[in-house]
Amino acid sequence: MTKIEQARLSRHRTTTAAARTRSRRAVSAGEPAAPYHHGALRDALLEAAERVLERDGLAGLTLRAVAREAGVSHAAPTHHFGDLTGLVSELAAIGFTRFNAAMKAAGEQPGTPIERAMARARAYVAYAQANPGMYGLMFRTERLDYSRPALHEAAEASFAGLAGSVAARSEGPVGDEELSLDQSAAIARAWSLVHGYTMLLLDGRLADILRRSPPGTTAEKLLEAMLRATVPKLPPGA
Amino acid sequence: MTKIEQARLSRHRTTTAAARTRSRRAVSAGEPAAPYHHGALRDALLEAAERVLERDGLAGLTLRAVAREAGVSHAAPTHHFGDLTGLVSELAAIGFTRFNAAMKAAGEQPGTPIERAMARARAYVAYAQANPGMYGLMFRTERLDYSRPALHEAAEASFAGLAGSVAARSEGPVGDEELSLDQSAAIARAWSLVHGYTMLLLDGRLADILRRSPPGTTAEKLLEAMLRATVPKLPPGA
DNA sequence: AGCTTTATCTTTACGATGTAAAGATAAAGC
DNA sequence: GCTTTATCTTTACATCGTAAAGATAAAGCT
Repeated sequence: MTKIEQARLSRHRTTTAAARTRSRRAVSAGEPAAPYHHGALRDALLEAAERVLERDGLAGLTLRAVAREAGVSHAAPTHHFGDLTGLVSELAAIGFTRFNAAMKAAGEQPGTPIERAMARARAYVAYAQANPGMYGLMFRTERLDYSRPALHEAAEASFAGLAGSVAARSEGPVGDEELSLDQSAAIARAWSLVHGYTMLLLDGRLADILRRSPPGTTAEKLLEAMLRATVPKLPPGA
Repeated sequence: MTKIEQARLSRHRTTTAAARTRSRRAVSAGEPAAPYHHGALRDALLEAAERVLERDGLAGLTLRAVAREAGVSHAAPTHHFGDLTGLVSELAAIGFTRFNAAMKAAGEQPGTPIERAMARARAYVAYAQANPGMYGLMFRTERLDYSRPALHEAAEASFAGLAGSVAARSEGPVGDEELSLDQSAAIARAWSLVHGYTMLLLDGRLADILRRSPPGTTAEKLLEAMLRATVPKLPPGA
């Protein structure tokens, strides 16, 4: 870990450690002492983890940091998640679930299929921009255990939603298992476009392009311009 | 670090440590003792780092592991790279340089502009598949210091090559600074498509699609099918 | 040539991390 | 009311990045 990162993290460490000592030891101060058994530690840890993630980034998301944030001992998470991979995977599952909800809501807006596809794409990028830590956790972490049911199902649903919305406006029947090459290509194209755009945007690699674009060109406008030139390749009936 | 990862790494640790002791202490065995001054440690460390990266993945790429792989003390890299960010950044610069060479070679093949664009896209994905560790280092690591001249220039050249090859077959003049919205969109589309496809492929997220596609559909064929439906949107003169 | 300076590499040390194991505490079950 | 189990803390250890001081050899200088 870099010295800068250590310094950045040490701030919260001391404060939360102090808060924890106070709440546990100084009962005379009138505050209720933190009970030995938290009661809902699992959810509290997940909420703490999300706060740490969006505040300190992926590198700051450590088991001990989460425990500090939640005000419990550093080994407390082990009982609920096994190891760091477990915690990260459960948090990613939450991210996928929320992401799926946002995509579903965007797809249910009224309008032509193309307009709805655009709305979904906008929602995709908007989620990542509003929750960069979560999106990075979901799509750039190698520490995800997809054998965990929660994560497996949430990620599966995410893919199914995407595949369904793309394949629904393609020619031919949409089998539950079999895909034509054109259908596969359409799914891969939609996903690659929006996922690649999102990653490049979050990594700051589109900053150069945006700077050299006409004044007032935002990430959203560039996204729309990019999709406008791609989507019309649909069959006329769509 | 997971127990599995620790076990996976510990193998090499012991062997290289043993080799180092032997080469330094047991002069009587006839082997030349490793000199105190390596002579070309910087390059040796970069080569060692690439071996570690492609063997043990991004998580295994630690300063100490690289030092062990090169047979020197764990603090030796500090003198040449400052910290882990320095080493990682220099290695990423090498990756970008090689990547640029591969893309340039692919773009110089004979054929129509569309054929050359396809060749470049194939080369892009092929590089990532042949060097997944390197590609991950270049595009998914947060530990890159783009203020380092080597990395900055190599990455800049990479982007310039992409932007040039896309903008070259667009209408209107290609200014060195100014881009029309259509030009920006074309660059963003090409990059997002191929980068997104590559990331999804490396993450194994296209496996489902490939499995449900017609028999014999490889990642390369899916890529071509995906691009075929996108590229023809070029002006007729291309 | 011999001495000094500098670059290179090693050793030692420290705080951080993940994780295992054992102890403490309170809730649940009987 | 006692025992069992779940939950949380404490302690411990190996690993990591990094800093600092020591050792060694090359380079430079007089």
